[in-house]
Amino acid sequence: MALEKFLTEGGKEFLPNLSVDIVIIGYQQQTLKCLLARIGSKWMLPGGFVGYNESVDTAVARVMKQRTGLEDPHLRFLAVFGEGNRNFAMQWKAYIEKEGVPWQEDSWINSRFVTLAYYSLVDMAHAQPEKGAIDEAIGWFPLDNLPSMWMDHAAIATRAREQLKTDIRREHVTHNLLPEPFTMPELHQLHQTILEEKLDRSRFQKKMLATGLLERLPKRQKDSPGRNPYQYQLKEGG
Amino acid sequence: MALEKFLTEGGKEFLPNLSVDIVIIGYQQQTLKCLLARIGSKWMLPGGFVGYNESVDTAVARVMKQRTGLEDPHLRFLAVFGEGNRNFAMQWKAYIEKEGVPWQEDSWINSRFVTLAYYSLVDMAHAQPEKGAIDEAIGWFPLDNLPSMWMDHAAIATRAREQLKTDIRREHVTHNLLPEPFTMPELHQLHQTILEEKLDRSRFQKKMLATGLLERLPKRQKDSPGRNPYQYQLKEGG
DNA sequence: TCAAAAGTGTTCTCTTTACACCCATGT
DNA sequence: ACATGGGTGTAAAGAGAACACTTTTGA
Repeated sequence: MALEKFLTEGGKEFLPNLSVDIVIIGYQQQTLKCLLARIGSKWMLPGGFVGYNESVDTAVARVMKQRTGLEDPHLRFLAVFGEGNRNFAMQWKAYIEKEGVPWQEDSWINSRFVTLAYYSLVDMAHAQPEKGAIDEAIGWFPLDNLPSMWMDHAAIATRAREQLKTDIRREHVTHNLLPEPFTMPELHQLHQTILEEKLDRSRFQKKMLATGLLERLPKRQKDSPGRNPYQYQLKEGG
Repeated sequence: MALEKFLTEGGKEFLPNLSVDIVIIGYQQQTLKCLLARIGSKWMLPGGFVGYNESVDTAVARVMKQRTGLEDPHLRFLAVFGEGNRNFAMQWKAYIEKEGVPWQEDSWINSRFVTLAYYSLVDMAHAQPEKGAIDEAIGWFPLDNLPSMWMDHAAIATRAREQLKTDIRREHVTHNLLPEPFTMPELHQLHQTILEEKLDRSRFQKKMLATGLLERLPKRQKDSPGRNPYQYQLKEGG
């Protein structure tokens, strides 16, 4: 059984006491979404461990590839979660025993873990979520309305939510969240959703165009009333 | 002998494969300084390891206290250095054998380490550098002219130097580098040193006062010709 | 009283803000 | 033609830059 093997052998190929967790953020229907995997009755951030001779960056990219199929995602370091008692043995115990698997007190998973948290912005339309070995389900959840989560993962996700807000004010490039090409109104709505505040339409458009990163494409047809918006895509090398 | 004990037993109480390194930055004679410890012929950043049940933050504060005597320093996370081959066994071997200590291939120190790098701004006048167990010397070096260093520590210090430049533009609070009270010309010179560029005197003063973080004190006497500068200190809660 | 250094003020420019106006399209 | 919604322009307010002017002190 996958869970039992995970408990006994999972720790052999990885650096002990160190994990990586990724807050994978998408956008759909004017809502920020977060990819989570279910184990038992609660959910977890996609994450994993770092091979003995594997770069941390490679490990994070590997997890991204496994869970979303994306090869070259936008990844950003979030924070170290390094509390001395960051140990979730009791949570695991409750779940493992409920699954009917013998609990092994000395399993590598029961020790204290320092986790390196990252966040990633992805185009949900291109992501293909896939469960990990011991996951029972995987899916997208509203980042502002998360389900019950294992460990401190809800706190990590919340931290990513705040960081995204901060980061978007500096680097305007959050375009990964929208499938290209996108329209200016779509981009405008995205920024308003992330920042949770109204942004002046006029000013927003000028600021975006002033970055010089956007390339305007011909208008597209649409069915709703009103003028057709232009489409944009990111310029090469942007 | 301290070194031999360090090689055999140093790894028992700490999380394996994880270290913390701190770029401790001071300021003296219009120059940024960096605190380094010498082992053999090269220098290292102050650093250490994280106890099995010790918070990462606590570990960093502990190293700060040990090396500088400072209780509540300004600490800031810098970056994860997590390359898969971040292993310095060969460097250690050369040094250890030169010291006449038998080299132990399986010593904990010969494995791959992920390091969490921090930087700290300190008032050199209040710091009291103290060697670690296996250090042969400790001292301040110009951050822009570092000596030969072990491992990738020179790269870490350089990274901190860049980060400081970036950070000071956002948060103007670098005052830890100056003993209080300080004068506006001193603060002006400090910022120019950090940013490596001339800053308009007038504008700088106005911007600093506009933050509302500074409290003006009476002028001080001085011996050089010219007007006496006011003294400033940080307001409570600033 | 002059030179040096610190502090303040003035002007110009550029950016940000708020809002009005113009354009395109489906009903 | 008009309601709807995208795109552009403009005037007012604010922040930033450059530099001139004033004040204080030692020699």
